[in-house]
Amino acid sequence: MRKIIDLIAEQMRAAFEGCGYAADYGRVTLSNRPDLCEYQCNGAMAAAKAYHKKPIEIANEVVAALKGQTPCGEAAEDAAGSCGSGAAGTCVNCAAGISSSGAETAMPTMFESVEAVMPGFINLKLSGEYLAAYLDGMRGEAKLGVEETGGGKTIIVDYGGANVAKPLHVGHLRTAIIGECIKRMGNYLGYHMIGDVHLGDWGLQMGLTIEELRDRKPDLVYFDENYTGPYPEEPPFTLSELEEIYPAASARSKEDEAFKTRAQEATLKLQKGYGPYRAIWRHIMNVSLADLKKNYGNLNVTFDLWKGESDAQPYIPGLIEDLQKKGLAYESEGALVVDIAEPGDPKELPPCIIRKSNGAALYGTSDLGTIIEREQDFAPVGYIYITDKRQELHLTQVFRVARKAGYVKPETTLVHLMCGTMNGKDGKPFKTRAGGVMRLEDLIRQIDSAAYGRIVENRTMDEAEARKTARIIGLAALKYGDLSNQVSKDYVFDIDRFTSFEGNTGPYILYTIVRIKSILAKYEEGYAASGTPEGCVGSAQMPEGGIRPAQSAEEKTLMLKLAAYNDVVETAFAEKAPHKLCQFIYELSDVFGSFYNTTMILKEEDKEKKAAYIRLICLVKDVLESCIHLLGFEAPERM
RNA sequence: GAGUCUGUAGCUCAGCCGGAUAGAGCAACGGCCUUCUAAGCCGUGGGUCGGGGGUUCGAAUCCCUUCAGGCUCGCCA
Repeated sequence: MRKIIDLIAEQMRAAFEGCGYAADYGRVTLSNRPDLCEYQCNGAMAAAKAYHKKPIEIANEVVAALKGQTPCGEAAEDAAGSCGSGAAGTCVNCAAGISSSGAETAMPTMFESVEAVMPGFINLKLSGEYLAAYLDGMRGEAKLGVEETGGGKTIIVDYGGANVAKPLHVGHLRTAIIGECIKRMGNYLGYHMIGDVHLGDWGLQMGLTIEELRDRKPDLVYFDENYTGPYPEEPPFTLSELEEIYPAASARSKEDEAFKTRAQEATLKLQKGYGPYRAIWRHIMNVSLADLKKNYGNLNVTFDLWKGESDAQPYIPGLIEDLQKKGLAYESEGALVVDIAEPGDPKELPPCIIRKSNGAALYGTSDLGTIIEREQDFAPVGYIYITDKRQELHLTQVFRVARKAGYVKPETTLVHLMCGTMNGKDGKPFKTRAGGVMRLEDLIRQIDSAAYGRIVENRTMDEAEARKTARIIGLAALKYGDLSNQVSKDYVFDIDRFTSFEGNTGPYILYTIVRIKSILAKYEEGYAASGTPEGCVGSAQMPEGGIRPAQSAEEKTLMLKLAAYNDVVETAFAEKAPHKLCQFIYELSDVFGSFYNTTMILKEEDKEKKAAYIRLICLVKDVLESCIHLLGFEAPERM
């Protein structure tokens, strides 16, 4: 379905053009003065300068043109004089194009009122009939009016970025949650999104882990130079040991130069394929991956590919050779580097190092290898990397080398979505009270238990359902809390706020959905009990008919908000801005709350009217559920 | 030092490709449960949009400048 704002703008553009002004002035926006109007056009003021006229005069002409138009075939010749039938084909009363399904039903008049006010605003109100018809159009579509503009084009989303051998902590939350949402939105809009976790499984952290393991358990066969037999099936460590080893090794490498050097050498040996280290590496992978999958699963975050830096290794020798052959890579201070500076850079950017002086590859090398692999396997039209903003320089380097060397097509888009840092209440990077990083598992447990507490306090629900519901609510709180912030900005991670569940929170959205579900369930029960044949929601027995024009201000506000759905989804994806989706469902829930509070739905005596209400709130529920699905969480039946 | 991002109510944040009276939530205060889930609804108070200049009929929004803070700056990821 076409966006309602576009349909309105089309009328406005035609009116401007018909009056002799450029159509571009007909841009329409949502009103920022809901007390005065629903949509507005400020084009007359912008046009005033270009045409040396008073804004209000232009606005008046345009308004007259809009009003002067009569049903098709009766072009109003006397309408505003300057506005002739040039605007024909865009008759207000036909408003063609409301539905892409092609069903040719007569559309009601678009506007209830159109007026010009000082200094030159054009204020618009939509007719109740038109709005109701638009919403009925939404109800009739699987995606509620959202058009699949992606055309099946492939986009790789690189998010997660977890390192093996390290537990997921709150720092991994953002990229995982945001990436999942971007992927879902893209798929919904008809793109073929491929999510890749892109594990950190090949860098220095592996060497650090190996060397730390050597110091702790020097008797392991992996460290016996003379050992030739097969390596054990059993990993030489447990998960919790592994999780403890890396942080310890990392801290140690910062003070102990000799240790750091050993770790670097071990990394290089691993990369060169040294058997014993490869065996340890495989153990680390197995132990770690199982845990990562479990943890991401708990977050409702899934990946199509569980590739890692190690998968790029086969491409690296060829990559380096190619870069040298193309004359892009050269030796500098013992390392092999590629210049990436371009004219117009405000500052000279450091070259991208693709091979260290000791011969080892770096993460930039791996990322380039990964691009080659992805081009081979998927030839995507675009890439979206979702990482902490501190990786900006790194990805700039990778993107530029990839372009210079022609590893991606010139038209391929390379996007780096930079996430802000999660800070604690003190404004500094988030730490637990003890000063350490908080593990994701612990965080989830805390939030779940807060949700559970809230449930048992207020509702009667059996233990199993309460636990299950608490998980659902907790996840919603966590994800909404993160996604409702702008991606690129740092934000304060406040666990008390996340567990408060009041106001603009995930649980508030779920609560709205649950209340609607409750009404719908009672509506069906009512019919079941009375034995009347009207049947239930969503079934063929639902009384025929559509949504009725709004009877109250609250109802109309609700309907206007619903009509913005397709626009919001499109914008949120185009701008990679999940917070706009959050803002939308918060506002929708809010206006539903007002409607719910002023309108007794099940007590409505007029059956037709009641059925229309049911259709309307059903649409509210469908829109909310689609949105939270895109955000990556679900609603319970009760809460 | 250079680059870059941020600065909006007591707190946490929207709004930022120029428009009407700068919006929410939390916190504070006051109403609303014999009525569809009160995790809710309605209302009150609270702001020199960091400071200063400029462009414009019109600036939180664009430009310049300044202050404060974050992050980054070739062999970590």
